[in-house]
Amino acid sequence: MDKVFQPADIERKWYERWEQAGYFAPQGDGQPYCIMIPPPNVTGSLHMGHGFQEAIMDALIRYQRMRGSKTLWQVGTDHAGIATQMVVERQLEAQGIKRADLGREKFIEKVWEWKEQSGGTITRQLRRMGASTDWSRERFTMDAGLSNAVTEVFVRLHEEGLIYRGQRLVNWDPALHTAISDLEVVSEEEQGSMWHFRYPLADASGHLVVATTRPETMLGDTAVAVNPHDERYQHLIGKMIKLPLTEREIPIIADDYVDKEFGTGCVKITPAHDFNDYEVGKRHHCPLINIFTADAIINDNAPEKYRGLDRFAARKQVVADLEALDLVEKIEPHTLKVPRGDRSGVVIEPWLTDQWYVDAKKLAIPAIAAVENGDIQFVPQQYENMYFSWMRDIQDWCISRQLWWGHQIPAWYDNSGNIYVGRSEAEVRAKNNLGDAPLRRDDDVLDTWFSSALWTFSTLGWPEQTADLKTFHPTNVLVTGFDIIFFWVARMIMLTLHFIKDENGVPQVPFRQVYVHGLVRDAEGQKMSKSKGNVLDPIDLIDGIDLESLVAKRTSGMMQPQLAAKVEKSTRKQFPEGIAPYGTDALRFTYYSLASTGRDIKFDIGRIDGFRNFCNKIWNATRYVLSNCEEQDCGANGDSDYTLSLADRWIISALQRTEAEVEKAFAGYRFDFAAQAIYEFVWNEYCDWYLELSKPVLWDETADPAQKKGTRRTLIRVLEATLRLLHPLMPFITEEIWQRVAPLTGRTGDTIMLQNYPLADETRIDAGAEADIAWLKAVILGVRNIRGEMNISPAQEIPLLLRNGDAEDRRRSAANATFLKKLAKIASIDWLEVDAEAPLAATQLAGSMELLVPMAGLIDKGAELARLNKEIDKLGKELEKLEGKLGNSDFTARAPAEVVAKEREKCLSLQTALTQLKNQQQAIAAL
RNA sequence: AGGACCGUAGCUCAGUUGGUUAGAGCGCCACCUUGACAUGGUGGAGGUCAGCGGUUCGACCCCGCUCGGUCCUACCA
Repeated sequence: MDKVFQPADIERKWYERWEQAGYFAPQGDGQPYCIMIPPPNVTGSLHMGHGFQEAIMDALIRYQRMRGSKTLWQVGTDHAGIATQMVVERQLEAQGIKRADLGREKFIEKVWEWKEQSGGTITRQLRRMGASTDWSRERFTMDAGLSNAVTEVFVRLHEEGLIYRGQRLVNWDPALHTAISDLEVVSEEEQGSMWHFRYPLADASGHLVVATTRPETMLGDTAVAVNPHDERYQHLIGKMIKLPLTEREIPIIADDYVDKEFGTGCVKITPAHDFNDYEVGKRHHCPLINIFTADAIINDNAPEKYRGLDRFAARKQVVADLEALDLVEKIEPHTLKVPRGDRSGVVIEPWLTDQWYVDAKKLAIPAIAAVENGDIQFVPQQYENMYFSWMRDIQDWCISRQLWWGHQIPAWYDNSGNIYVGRSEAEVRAKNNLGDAPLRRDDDVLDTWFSSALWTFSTLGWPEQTADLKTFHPTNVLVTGFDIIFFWVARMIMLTLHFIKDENGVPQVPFRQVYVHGLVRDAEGQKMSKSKGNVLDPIDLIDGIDLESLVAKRTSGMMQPQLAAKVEKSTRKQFPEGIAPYGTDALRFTYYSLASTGRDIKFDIGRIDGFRNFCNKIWNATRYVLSNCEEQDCGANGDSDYTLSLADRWIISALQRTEAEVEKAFAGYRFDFAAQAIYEFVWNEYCDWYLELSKPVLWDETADPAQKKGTRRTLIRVLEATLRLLHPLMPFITEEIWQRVAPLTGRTGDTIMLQNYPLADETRIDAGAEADIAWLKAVILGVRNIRGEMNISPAQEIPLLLRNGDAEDRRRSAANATFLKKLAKIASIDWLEVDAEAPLAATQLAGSMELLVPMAGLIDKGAELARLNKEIDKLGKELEKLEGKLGNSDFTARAPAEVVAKEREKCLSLQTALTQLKNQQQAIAAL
């Protein structure tokens, strides 16, 4: 074995073997356990958030698989309608081709080509993460089976009246030419203006002042509203306004929507271009005048002068014209929230169109109940509030998109404008006796999230009642980010409850738990984004990347190329050496250690460094173990001709405790606890102490062969169990090492993946051994402390005197003399009688036993006094606090007896210790 | 406007029903190439747990307020 662990040498090898051997497929007849991967964009690539998410799912899956569950991790990808269509459109535009020139069919062909070409990237990257997904079942949201499920759901919901077509205001993206849902609109505060316009009364008796942030929409105004209780305007209600720049007269109406205190208390009402105005207009039967084309250009409903201007040009023109008419009262700077499309980035326009909707209010009722009654639990639980607040005020879901890439809506129109919904044109014709009358299919496609909402059951073969569906549905846990709780999680819950029933007809939830993880941010807590240039690619952390390549990668293909110089500078500063190859295991372990309670995580490159070192520690511990165990009898044949030493019994006991901790951590999705427990066991117990304790035994020519065998047996077996314990978190290094370690323990099997997971055995917890080792550690630490603080060279062997010990101390010191001598570099150990004259010595306490290292020639009096004073000071303060507490009669009277007793005991031992230290201090000071 | 979360060592974070000498990793200081590992070993320094008030015998933990930060939802034209 190399002296340093080289992850690159082993990872691909093991992954290929696992996949080829079919280890990722469900096996056995254990309890089913299933996780559905949140399908990544088929043409996308892996980012840190994916890496984190996959790492978590893979840990759960490997853990359950090793625990004997019939485990399925369903993998697949999403067609990502808008995102993918945009990418392909941009590529075509670069060649001077427009989507419209190509036509629908040809364009979709191009998208499929792009999917074939780039679709393998993310699945390759998933493999690099070690994800043990069942690739034989890989699905795509637009493959035949899933498309069939989409059609089925649409048709059935339509039959039930839960999908309908309606004309209303939608969020219209004028760049993408499609409606988008509320969730796809992001509103950010931006600097704008508030324009105050004078609207003259039709009878020329005066004017009202309206305030607006969108002057151009005044061309579509159909009323001015005031509050019904506003004294200032009561007399005007019902009168008419002569709308400037148009020839129209519009009424002054009264509506509670208007806030008397805000602005002038008069609101222009533009029902066709504002969601609030739309509602007001509906109440007062105001006409809707749509003044925009699909590109947000003024259309023919507006006065001729403005036609053909885009909305921003129209705004300027309207303001200029009103100014010319002296109708502008004032213009104030104003911050407002501007709605923009999350994909296109352009300002979204409320626009009147025909769209398809899902009646979400009805579907939400059982979906709310399922979380309320605990059928579905969120981890951490506080996300349930977020879920409830959204679901209880849910709006109907606009599911149609004016795109080409996606599931085309299964609806047909005849020439009279009748709508027919069905599984196919043939079905529609037959069912409605349409003969061969001309039918036109709806051009629109469905929101990508519509097919995603069916993911847990469409991937298992629904609408067929498949065996897989019966076995794996409901799935166990959904692992996801909070950012898509509304987009995805809520909709999955609604549609699954509606369509999937168990054999008794009871609605099934899609998953029993939702584990919500935080966002992965950069070391400064900033969101990772291409334009900030702070994106880390998990694959670069695994394989490493040199500085020049990293800079090139971060600055290429930027939406805003002017930022490139800045990105380059910060990259060179942060990674002067590029990024080292850390390997998948170190990256994964870093994720786990940071995955605490669903909070966002700041990913600091320094963290992964430490866990790369951890890999190396395991690697080298293995080298030590193998060098002592290979070609030796380690008890693989099951013979019992060995004896277990104190250290053996102790490390076995400690292993049980670690196993119990890890089990608890997994049950609570506390991957940080699991990682920490194993890390501590491996490094602080197994390596720091047990390996050191094994050396005096294994290197002693004269030692009892049964004892040596016991130690070898324990060394190798504890290591082997630890590898299994660690495997779900670090799959590659554990497999690599296990292959060499397992045979020495007598274990057989082709892979660690399918071995049983180590579970704590209570009967092997050995409190006696633990107490003895704790004593041993305390003594060694005491001596090391003296050595360290007194600056005694580590090479120098020193004598140790013991005083004031009880029978247990004497037994332990006798039994462990070899260990003490070796680990603390002690030349001799002798007991001092209590009344005997002690030589001048540096002192430490181990319980009530005093450790004395004679000072002759070794120790500096001043330094020892300082050390003693420091210790006396510390204990003194603590004692003072304790005595105060015990002197408080309220405490002794009211606190539980056992708490009081514990404090008394503590107080007593502190007093003794303090006395001993003070005596020693006097003795030294007296010299 | 409503709601959620957060504020613990220089940095990043743990701290599970209130009783611990408040912990870890990294960083820092000192010493050490000892036969698994310098991606290492040994020892050490470092915290008024944001602030104030309350409940309690006892508060990092429970309650209230204040300050600071993050996010979500809804938005006033």
